[in-house]
Amino acid sequence: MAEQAQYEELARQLTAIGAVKRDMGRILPPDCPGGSAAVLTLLGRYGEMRMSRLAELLSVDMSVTSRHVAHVADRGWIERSPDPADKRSRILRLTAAGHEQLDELSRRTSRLLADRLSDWSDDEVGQLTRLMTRLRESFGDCRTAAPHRPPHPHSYATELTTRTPV
Amino acid sequence: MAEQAQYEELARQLTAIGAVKRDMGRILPPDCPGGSAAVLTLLGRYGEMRMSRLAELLSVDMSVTSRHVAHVADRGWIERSPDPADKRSRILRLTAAGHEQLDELSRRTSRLLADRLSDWSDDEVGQLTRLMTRLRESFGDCRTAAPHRPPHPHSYATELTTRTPV
DNA sequence: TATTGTTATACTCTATAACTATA
DNA sequence: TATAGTTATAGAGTATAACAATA
Repeated sequence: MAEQAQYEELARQLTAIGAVKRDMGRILPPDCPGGSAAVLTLLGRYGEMRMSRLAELLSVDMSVTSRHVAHVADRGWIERSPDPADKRSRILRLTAAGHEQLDELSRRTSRLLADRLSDWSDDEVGQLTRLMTRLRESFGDCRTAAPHRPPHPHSYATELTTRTPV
Repeated sequence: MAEQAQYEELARQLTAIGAVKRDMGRILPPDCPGGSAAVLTLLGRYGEMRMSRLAELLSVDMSVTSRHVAHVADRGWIERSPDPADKRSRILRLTAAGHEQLDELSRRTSRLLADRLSDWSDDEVGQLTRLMTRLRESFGDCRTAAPHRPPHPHSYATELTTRTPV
């Protein structure tokens, strides 16, 4: 449990980190803005999935997800096949072109980070990544979940595998 | 120096942290969006300054700064007095109402963070804040500065006091 | 001429609400 | 009735470019 001044400082740094994110955004290919890149990254990491699952991983409303997905589908980077188990749903999957685009994204972001963090040790990068991951977990899925009381201890534990590894 | 996979993971977490920022944004007062809050916070922390300095601290273009400043000025939270040293400039300063608004912002963000990070130790919060601050520094002022070569070693060191403590 | 700041325009991201198709 | 997904609309943030006033 920390003091108020510490929280204010953390809040300030959370705001300031926006500059880093904007800098990362500037190196993206012209027709692949941040939203598209996030879709490709998550599909590359977790494999095929439905819209609802992707929206959960992105932590945005499904309407937003729908737009991003339409964008990458228009460019042939993913395919949307019908879900045999539920005709309302569609299965999203990277195409070969999508994998190539994702490789290009990885190269660009890794190159930028390697340049900017050239004086960071392997361990420091790992520490920051770990703490940011934990921060994300501590905030949980704040869009849909009740402010602070999980439905049941059981389903909560079950959901964790679904909602933590973003 | 870290490996590519580590950079990709860090990039992923930088993207994911957006959910935390959006969550913080949701608790702001209706007429005080994030941009306004950032202006008030920086004026509260560093005292009166000119537009150009504020734009630098915000790490955004001055045109963006101008809009945010106009918003908070319209609400009486800051005053813009002419700069006697340069008639093109204006000095920005928090008003009493601005200080009150800033206090309200601090209360809200601290309350949210205290709730979400209730199981974090004081030290862990400090570690994350420190690493995020350093990350911000490592990216430097990427908008205006040359990609990787500071003008002169001398002026670089001088500027650090101005541009680091964001 | 160069710089400070403002305004107009355009683009990205997000959320809410209305709508459809299916469960 | 409820859920999966789409689309329309609106609001916030940002960057570029054109502009005015001053250095």
